[in-house]
Amino acid sequence: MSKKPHKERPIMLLLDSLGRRWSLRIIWELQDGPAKFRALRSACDGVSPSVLNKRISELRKLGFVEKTDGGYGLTRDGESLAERLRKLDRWARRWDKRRQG
Amino acid sequence: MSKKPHKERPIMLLLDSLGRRWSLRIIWELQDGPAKFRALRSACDGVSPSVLNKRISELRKLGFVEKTDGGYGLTRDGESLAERLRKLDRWARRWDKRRQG
DNA sequence: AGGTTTTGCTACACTTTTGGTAGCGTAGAT
DNA sequence: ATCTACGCTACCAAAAGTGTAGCAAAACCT
Repeated sequence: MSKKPHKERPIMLLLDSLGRRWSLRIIWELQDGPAKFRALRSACDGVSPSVLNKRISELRKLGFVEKTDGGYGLTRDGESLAERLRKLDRWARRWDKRRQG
Repeated sequence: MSKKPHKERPIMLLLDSLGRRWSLRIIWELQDGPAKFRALRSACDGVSPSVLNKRISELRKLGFVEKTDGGYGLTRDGESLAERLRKLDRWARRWDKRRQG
C-alpha cells in the first residue's frame, strides 16, 4: 500500500490529459518548431478550431506549450515530452514490424 | 519530404488509439498482473463497462492485451509498452516538481 | 442436483466531448 | 479604404463516454 491516491499522482494527470484527442498529436506536430494556429490545425488533419484551442489552453496550463513569436511552440518540458514521443515512435516501428511481419 | 503519409505511420496509429480515454490507463492498471473485468473496471475509477469492453477489444486487436487464466493481462508488447509508461511516470514526477516547486 | 455467487458483458437513456462550418474582430500590408 | 491573414468564438450535429440495470453463462457451494 502506501501509494498516493491515484488522482494526486502526476502520472494520472498526464494519462488523463494526454489521453484526450489531439493532445499528444499536437505535441508531435510542434516538435520541429513553432506553428501558427491555422497551420497547426491543418497539420492535425483539420481538427476543429474549438477543440484545438481547448487543447492548446490545456497544454499551456500544463507547461508544455507556450506562445512564441513564430506561433505556438514547445516549452522546455514540451521538448522533453516530445523527445519521449520520438522514442515511442521508434518503439512503434519495431512493434509494427512484429505485428504484420 | 519523403515522409510517409501520417495515417500509415505506426506512431499515428498509436497516438490515435492510445489518445482515447482509458486506453493508457488500462495498460497502466494491468502492469502488476492480470485483472478480471470487474476488478479492472473499479481500478479505472469505475469506467462504464461498455467503454471498458470496447477498449479491451481495441487493445487486444493491437496486441497489447490478451485473455489469460487470471483475467485480462498484458502481452509481451503490452509489457513493453507498460515499461515505457513507468519511465513516463518517473519523468512525470520530475516534471511535477519543476511545476509546483 | 439445486441454489447461490461471481463473471463478462449488453441495453438503454442521458451527458459530455468532439466535429464541421461560418464568420467575427484585430492587425498589418497595399 | 481594401485586402489578407490571423487567432479565435458561436453554433449545431454527430460521436463518444457515463451510469445503472440486469442477463446468460460459468463457477462455487452444499
